[in-house]
Amino acid sequence: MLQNEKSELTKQIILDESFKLFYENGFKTTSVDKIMKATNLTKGAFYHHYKNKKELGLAVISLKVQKRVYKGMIDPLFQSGNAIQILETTFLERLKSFPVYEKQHGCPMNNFINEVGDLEVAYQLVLRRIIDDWKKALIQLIERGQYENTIKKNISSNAIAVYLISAFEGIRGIRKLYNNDDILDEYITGLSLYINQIK
Amino acid sequence: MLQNEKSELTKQIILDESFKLFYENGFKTTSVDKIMKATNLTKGAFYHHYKNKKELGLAVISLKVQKRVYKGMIDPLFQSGNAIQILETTFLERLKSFPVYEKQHGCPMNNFINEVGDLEVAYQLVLRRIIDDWKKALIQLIERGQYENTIKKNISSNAIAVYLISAFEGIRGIRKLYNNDDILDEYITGLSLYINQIK
DNA sequence: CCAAAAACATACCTATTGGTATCTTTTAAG
DNA sequence: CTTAAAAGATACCAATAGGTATGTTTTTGG
Repeated sequence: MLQNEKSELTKQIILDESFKLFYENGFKTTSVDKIMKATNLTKGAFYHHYKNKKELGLAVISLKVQKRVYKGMIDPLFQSGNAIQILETTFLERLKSFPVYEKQHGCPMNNFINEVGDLEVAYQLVLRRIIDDWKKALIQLIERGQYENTIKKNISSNAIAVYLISAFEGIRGIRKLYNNDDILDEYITGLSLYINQIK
Repeated sequence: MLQNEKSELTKQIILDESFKLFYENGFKTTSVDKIMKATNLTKGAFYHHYKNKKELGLAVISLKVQKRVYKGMIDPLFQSGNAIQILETTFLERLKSFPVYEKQHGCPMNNFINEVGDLEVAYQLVLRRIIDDWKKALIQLIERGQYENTIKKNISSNAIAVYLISAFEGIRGIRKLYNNDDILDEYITGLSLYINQIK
């Protein structure tokens, strides 16, 4: 196997396994040993590719977590079609379609935010970027809706964007505490109401 | 000093110091050693009063965290007066009045939810109780508003309650990532809008 | 084919972890 | 005043933490 291919591959394996373990058990309590046991590689391989655990954490956030948010929450906002409809399907359908595993463990980004968001500037920076991108995309969609007269014009696109994101991240945390979807259904009703009122 | 007074006092000291350290550095990464160093007591004292770290965690949540949420977010909902006004002051004013320290470290309850909410049933139980109490109080207030014709009657009090809580907890996490209150101000605008629309 | 570098493995280090065993001191009760 | 129990201190334990030093294997370029 080519050297740079091989290198890229093991880095990816470490990233994948790290993401999974961080997601299930948290960043700080997942040791490098556990990760490398999961990859069937050794510590030597890890410290050859990553400077330390912090660098791995940053890589997982900016490579794995960010991609996830883009794929699930940001990219869909750039579709053509009715802006309100896009908001609804993105925020409602996505939530409904989560497998139990993801309902149980919440949002990977939100988990990181709450675990290391007040720990070091480096983590803040890379997490903030995801939120800012998400916010920007939402604002753009909302303003398109306002331009096309499907969303009220006298309201702040910025405020709606932030409020939508907050509620989404909030409920993904709260859902962890329950064994059923009742609280999700209530959130969805609340969100529908909200979206209806900005029409 | 009386024995039961003394016992109660040291338990309280341990609880206070634990809450502070859990809040600042997280539950899982705060060791019993660190806590007892902060109290100027020793490990012997700790394990005399608490069975293990898990028991301490549960005690901190149900004694310290719960009280905080009650004082700041639940009790104020039972005031007399215009229901809308109470919602606004509780959700808006409180957020504005947080010291930097609390903006930086987020909501103690939300931190616990995201750190141990998917770890063990015992934690879920005690955290769920706080959320359920909060929800109940909100529903009661909203329905009073509906009865008094200050809040629209055709909307689900349940859904509004859950949506309000979600957004509040969500923004308290997200705020950690920033060094200023811009994102909080945007949330506040979004919330004002929301509250205005259920009138 | 050969030497250097990259990729990975093994063995080890010190510090910290949750927890226990055992000792001393303080308080309570007769 | 004595004794038992509660409160607290000290010393220890095995397991795990992040990280390093150094070894072996694989790939690369000449």
